[in-house]
Amino acid sequence: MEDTNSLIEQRRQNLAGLNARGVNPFMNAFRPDAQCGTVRAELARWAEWNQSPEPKGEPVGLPEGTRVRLAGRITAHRDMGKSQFLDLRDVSGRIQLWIQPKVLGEDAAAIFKFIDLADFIGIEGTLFITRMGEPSVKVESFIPLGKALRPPPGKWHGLEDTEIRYRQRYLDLIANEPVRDVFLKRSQILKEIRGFFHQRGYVEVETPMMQAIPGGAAAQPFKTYHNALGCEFYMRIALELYLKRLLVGGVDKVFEIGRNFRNEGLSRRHNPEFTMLEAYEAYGDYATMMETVESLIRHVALTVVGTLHIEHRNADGDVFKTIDLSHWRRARYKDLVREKAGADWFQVSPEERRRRAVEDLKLAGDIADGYEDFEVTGAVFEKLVEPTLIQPTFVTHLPKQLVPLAKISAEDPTTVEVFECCINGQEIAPGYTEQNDPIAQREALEHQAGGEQQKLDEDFLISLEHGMPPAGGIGIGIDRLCMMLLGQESIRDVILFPQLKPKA
RNA sequence: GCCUCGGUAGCUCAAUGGCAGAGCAGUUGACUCUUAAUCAAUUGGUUCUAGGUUCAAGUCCUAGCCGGGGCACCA
Repeated sequence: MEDTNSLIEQRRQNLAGLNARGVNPFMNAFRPDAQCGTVRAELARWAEWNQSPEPKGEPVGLPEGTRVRLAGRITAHRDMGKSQFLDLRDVSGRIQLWIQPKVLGEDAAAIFKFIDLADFIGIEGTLFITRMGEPSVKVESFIPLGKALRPPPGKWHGLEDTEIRYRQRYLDLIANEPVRDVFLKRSQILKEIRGFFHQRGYVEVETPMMQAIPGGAAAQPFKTYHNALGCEFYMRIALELYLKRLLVGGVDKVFEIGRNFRNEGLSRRHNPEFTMLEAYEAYGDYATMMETVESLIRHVALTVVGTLHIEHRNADGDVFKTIDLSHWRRARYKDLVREKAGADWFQVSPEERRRRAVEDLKLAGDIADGYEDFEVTGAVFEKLVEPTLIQPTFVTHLPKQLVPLAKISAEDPTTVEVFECCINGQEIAPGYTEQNDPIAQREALEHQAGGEQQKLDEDFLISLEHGMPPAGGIGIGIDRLCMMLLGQESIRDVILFPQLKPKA
């Protein structure tokens, strides 16, 4: 890259200064024996014990005088002349370093002049508490580990330029601690989800992302080409059809967490590649899976966020929304629609429903001319009901036309055994009593394909003909779950590298 | 694809159509415990790109690029 400025030039000169003294500022390895944030916390714990009145009991934490060997990035520099303070940071947090040229010795002090803010260094020293009470390390020796040839973003405001934050996420992670926290917590969320399913006896699997026929959802796929096989493949749009093959194969409880790809618009809630969890349990049904979803999300909230009351804050730090995961409402689709569209909504004629939707409910832009009656009601649900379902709600008894691939409810044959779990105004997890009748499944898929036989996944239908156990299944959009649990309003803030248009 | 807002120093932001600025960072100096260190001095610009209007454009107009928000698309 050609772009240079005086700041980059200065850093290159410091690099040259190190090289001229035979110092390689890009080391192969360095073995620290502790972590910055951990050491700081343990030293603070000892200091608190040390200052407490008698009786003190057994010492705790790490005492002053302990030798440590630490590595990290220099994130602050306070120069007092004969005494300098640095902040050294690694993934665990930061700790203050105290540097005195006279302690380092003449040679090391000369080398230290070429160290810049944001460089990685390794140090050895002893722990002590400053007069101001700050847990610190008195540095006795240091070694450059990785020089930064570009200046870091500012420290006051952090990095706010959204484009740089997304394109150069590493800078966002360096500059913005809350962002770092979100992604560390996302990792914990995935860990807890896996633990939850393993603890329940589920088997985790990995199925193909490149598929000859993209099935399991109705979405536009990405297309790719395999040179050696000489044929086109699609990136998967869902996990479903391969996981059901595994139910046929006798894997009774199975789940997968993986990327789906949909060639559609981007928005605050949509990224072209997104992470999906699907789980299937043989001999269960949609009620089984409702319990699973609720238990899973409660478990993850408690272990990762530490509470069932999830606060979402605005830019000023004020709570504007609290999601209460201790109460899970169950509501029928028709009842929710009636709440918004009128108690007699389902008694009036289809023509009257359409008129009310367009004129009274102002959904003209959301209702196409060719919409059937159930789609008109569907628009009411999607536009007027779903966004209001902030608190956890299982929407059940959906009309069978809306979800053609699910099993009919025995209790009400006009509806299907399906739930949509809505939280935070979004559908977070749909769940089904899965179709295991190969004849009904074939009819439904053929109807959906609209006569295009190529799109039928024959192998999947054949697998069902070998016999699939009754099963409950769920899909959970992991990114949206993370948004809800971590108080983020944009999917780009829970995906490390969200999709952006390449810079020319 | 459409509507709308934005793009100025490394970062965060100013600048009625009239000399392109500040804070921080950087550099130099002072200071033996600072932590948004402080104090003094100081460097740093293709104002996203290409055209146009004008005596004069960061500012107005046209087109484009990139981003945010909204819409459309999305079982």
